[in-house]
Amino acid sequence: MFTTTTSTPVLDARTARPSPASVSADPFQTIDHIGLAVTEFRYRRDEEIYGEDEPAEYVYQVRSGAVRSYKLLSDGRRQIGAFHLPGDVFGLASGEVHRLTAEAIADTRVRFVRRESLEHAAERDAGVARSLWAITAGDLRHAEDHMLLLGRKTATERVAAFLLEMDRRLASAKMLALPMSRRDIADYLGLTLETVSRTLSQLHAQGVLDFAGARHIALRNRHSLHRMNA
Amino acid sequence: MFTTTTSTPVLDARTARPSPASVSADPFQTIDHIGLAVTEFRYRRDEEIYGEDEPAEYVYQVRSGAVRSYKLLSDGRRQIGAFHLPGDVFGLASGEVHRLTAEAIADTRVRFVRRESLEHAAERDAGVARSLWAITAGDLRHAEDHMLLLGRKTATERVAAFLLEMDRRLASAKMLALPMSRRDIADYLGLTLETVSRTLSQLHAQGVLDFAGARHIALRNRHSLHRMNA
DNA sequence: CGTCCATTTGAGGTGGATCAACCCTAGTGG
DNA sequence: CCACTAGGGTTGATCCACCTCAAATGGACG
Repeated sequence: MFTTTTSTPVLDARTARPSPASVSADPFQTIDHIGLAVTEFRYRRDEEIYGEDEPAEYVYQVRSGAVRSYKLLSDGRRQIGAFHLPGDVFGLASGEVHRLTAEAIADTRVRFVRRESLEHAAERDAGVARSLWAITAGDLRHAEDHMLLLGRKTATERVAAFLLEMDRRLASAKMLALPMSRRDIADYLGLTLETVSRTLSQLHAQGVLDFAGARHIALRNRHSLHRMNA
Repeated sequence: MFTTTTSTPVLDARTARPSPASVSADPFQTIDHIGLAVTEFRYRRDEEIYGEDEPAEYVYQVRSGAVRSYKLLSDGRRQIGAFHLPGDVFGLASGEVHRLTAEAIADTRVRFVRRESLEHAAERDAGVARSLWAITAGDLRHAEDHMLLLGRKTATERVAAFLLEMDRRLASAKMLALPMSRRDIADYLGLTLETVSRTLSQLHAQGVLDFAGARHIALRNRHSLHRMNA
């Protein structure tokens, strides 16, 4: 309700593009009690939102679509650290630069605020400070779980964990509508896309899930997925 | 259980070097200034400091020795998320419970404060709040780097990364004095202890490092380790 | 100086990667 | 509304980095 319209923010020259920045009626849920300028922006499929080691000027929230955050090795190997789905806040670095690259998986709408204004608000309002900390702590918890998955789980356990995570986070109808490709899933789970595909086929053969096109999956037996997740 | 020596010791600059996870963000330093009760305690080798899912009552700082934080799967597979060395703060959960188990690797002295008092201090002092956030953000950054290692790096790259991390963090003399076993290293790197041992032997054969007993390693060629780390 | 466990080394096995077709389907344009 | 097609997805065959199982070695500590 305190939301104000700012001019289209200056973005990195490579990622900047004309787009109508519409006024949002409701600010980020975590900071909704303070009057910060919140702006909207759209990114097309595969468009970069920010790059690793770029100054962290903005903090984002997904409104629709999906985002992947990843790190690359020099030879192109990629590790996706997290998928950001509608409602998720991302790009909140406590430091000066982003530690991962963020890209739109599909056409995506985001809202964002300047990191600086959030930090100023946190200096004045302990509740805001607590919120920022809680978001980072939530990301850390996810990363800790994911380290266990990447370091110690089998391919089947990883895929089961992925399906359960998406089921929990996308929980729309009975059908999971996955926005990401098999390659994205593989790079999230530390596998190859072939292994992801084979494992999903195997789960289908076991009657654990049904397909309605490769990216629409219905979980038929969550209990056995939980058992598989070790 | 907590028969302790109450004290408000001045942080020793030698033993409390800034941890990579919390550069210039030491709540214990702040606490010394605002006069919170800080207590010391000693744990023996392999003793548990806190368990996964236990209420997070205290926040700790290593004074001497070393600590491992890990998660277990039901069949005993273990993933160590981090090693905590002198100066490091650990056990700082923003939530109500610990997400990992912490154990002393060797005989270890720690200081601790009640999480509650830190959080109360954070409500009054934005600097403390910033410190707590910065520590969690540092842990997150470490976890993000470690996900890349666990998901995408080869055995040689992992071992090289481990050696460089330890070199940076416990660089005392020219010799690394590793407090942890090959099994601990393996569970940190998502490998088996045999693979860690073989890889170290190989690096020794290549003249990259020298041994003075299995746990005392001198890096002879940091440049080639950096190259190996991809 | 002997014992015990951590570590090293060896030999063989395997889960997932790689290389290679082929298939499907969502999106496009007619 | 249908036909076409490119790119995502599936499946098959083979390979290999790392794991597993096994045994020898060594170094820390009494």
